[in-house]
Amino acid sequence: MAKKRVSIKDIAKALGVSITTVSFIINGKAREQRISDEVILKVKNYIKEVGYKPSHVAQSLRLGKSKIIVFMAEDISNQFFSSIARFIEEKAYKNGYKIIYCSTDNDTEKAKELISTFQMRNVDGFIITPTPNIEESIQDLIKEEFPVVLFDRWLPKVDCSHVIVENRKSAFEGAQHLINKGCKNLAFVTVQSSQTQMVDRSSGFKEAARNADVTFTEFELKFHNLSEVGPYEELLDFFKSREEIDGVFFATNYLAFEGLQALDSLGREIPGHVKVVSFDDHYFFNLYKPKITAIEQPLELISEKLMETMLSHLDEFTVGYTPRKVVLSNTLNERESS
Amino acid sequence: MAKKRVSIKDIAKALGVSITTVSFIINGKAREQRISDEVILKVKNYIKEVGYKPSHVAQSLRLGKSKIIVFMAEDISNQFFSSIARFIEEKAYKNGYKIIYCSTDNDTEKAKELISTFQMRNVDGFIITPTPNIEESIQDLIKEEFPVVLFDRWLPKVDCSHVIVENRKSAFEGAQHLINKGCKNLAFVTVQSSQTQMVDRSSGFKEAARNADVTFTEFELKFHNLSEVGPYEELLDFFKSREEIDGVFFATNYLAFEGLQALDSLGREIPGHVKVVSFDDHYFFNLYKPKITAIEQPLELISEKLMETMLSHLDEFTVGYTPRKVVLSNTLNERESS
DNA sequence: TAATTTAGATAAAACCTTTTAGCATGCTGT
DNA sequence: ACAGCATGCTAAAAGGTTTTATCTAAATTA
Repeated sequence: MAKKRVSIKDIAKALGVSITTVSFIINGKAREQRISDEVILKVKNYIKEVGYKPSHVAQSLRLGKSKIIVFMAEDISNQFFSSIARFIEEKAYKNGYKIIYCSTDNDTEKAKELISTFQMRNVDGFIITPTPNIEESIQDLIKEEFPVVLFDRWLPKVDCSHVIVENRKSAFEGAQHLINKGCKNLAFVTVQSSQTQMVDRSSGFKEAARNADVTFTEFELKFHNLSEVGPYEELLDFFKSREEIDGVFFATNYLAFEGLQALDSLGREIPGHVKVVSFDDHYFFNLYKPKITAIEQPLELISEKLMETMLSHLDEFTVGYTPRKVVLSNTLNERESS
Repeated sequence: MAKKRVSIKDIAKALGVSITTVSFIINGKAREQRISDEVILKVKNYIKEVGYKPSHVAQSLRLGKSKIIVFMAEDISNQFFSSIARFIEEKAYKNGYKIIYCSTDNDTEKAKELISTFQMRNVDGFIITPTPNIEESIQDLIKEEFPVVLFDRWLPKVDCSHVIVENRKSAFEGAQHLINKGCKNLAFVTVQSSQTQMVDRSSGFKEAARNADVTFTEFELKFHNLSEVGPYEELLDFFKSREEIDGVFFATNYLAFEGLQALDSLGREIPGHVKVVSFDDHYFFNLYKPKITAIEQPLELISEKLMETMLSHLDEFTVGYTPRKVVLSNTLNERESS
């Protein structure tokens, strides 16, 4: 019953040829190694007959390549990350790579552990959303010559490839949108974070606000795991105490979802009473009544660039790792009912 | 620069001890193998010093176990699957397993290819949402003694472990809910599919409808990939021609999202004009105005049972694979504004 | 004292590939 | 008749582990 996996050795023995010969045939090097058609046919037929599949593990060991890439997201169940995961998967598989995923929860310790776990696993590369204070681990990976590509945010202190979007510029435009629509008292709702994507969004927003004839507040929620219960209560309190607010910029869609509920509870009408823009578009902004204006990140393009960068690093035989830094544009999807 | 990874052999050479000794120490078998404290200390210190990490690939080859499980979802970017992925990840990592994911798009050919690709990769097990007509491949896996656990749906023709939910019963209850609320003309919106989860939902709905004093229609959309553009237009046409419908049961949340938009466009008010129930709850049903009643699947429990079943199979040294079939209860979240 | 046990360690096989270097054999050209 | 070459194939090393069987020297037992 327990059919043992057949190996190259078994084939060789059964057919009375050498292991080498079989290997050459399997790898399409038969011709160039001048194996006779007769033998080729015999081996190929036998392989088909017994359904031989080479052991990838043995290949990995021999070749030092596993054809596995790690995708370290903040939280794979978050729509943004799972969408990217989907695209990445497609592009990876097309190139013969498989993806192992994991979620950091933006927890530095967890991320460090994960990285260290994978270092021993002969994975070929890392695609990572860096957590705070992860610089050292990333630097380590690079020193050990692992290809690394960061995304969503980057680490100013580490010279590492990354694919990010124009956070600052888009936040500026989002704020400008509110201003153009006539908002006078803006709020920027964000989470407490010193990571680049958040800092950039904040600074973009503020620049637009400062340049205009408006007042603005920044409301910084303490950090919540994406998977935790939402900060609805906090937002409710905030909006309750700020009746004058007539334009809100949410720094992430997750904040927007909670914020919209809070605004709704308070009877603030959108876009009549208060106008809203969110960073990071979502299917539901289009479904919500009223539809919500949002800044859309180019998910597929991000994924494409991620894999492109990864593959280019994987192909570099050279010792030198030359980081590539990609910055992509977003789209402001205006959705106010006119 | 190019620091070569240090192997057990390097350690042995550097310290003038044998490979075996080092291996025993690394694997905590030093005591039982009577290695002296002196040597143990020397080796452990050296390991720490050079930052040795064992090669998992070599271990896999030697032990025939990779500590990798494949998670084959229909579409990892779909909220249902990505949520499960997240839970599975947690439970897998806790037990020393890593997860490789892939998406089938419910495409049989693609699924077959993926399965065949992974068979050669020495993965330890498969968690799969089976596509139509995949029976043979699954049977193959089982014959080759791979642990397999199906979920979301199962294959009546294959004796294989699975974790599913009470589709029939919950659909019955969902329909009953509409009936209790006074609906007289029901519609069951589904996609064309002969897979168990859809068939069961349909039959549950119909049973409730037949037992009651109501009329009902089943509207079967042709299959769409989850990632494709939605069937909004089709639903619009359907509802337009059926003004009498006052209760709709959507067989998946994805259909509900599109259907809600269609109903909205037609000015049908919920729950005044028409009442709605969806299978498979979603964050947004709670956010939508009005809130939408939905049947919630126990995502974490599903994941738990999946891993539990998988781990139990992985632990079975025996030749016989004894399938375990788990069926879990759902929750009807009633959300009509009273 | 001889026989046996124990402590402390190791050699070598096995897991499955890929690939380099090389071995016969027969043929060509001179 | 012999160097040189093409043909068709193979031995063996390497990649990094784990584990079984074994080995030596010292300690214990009879």
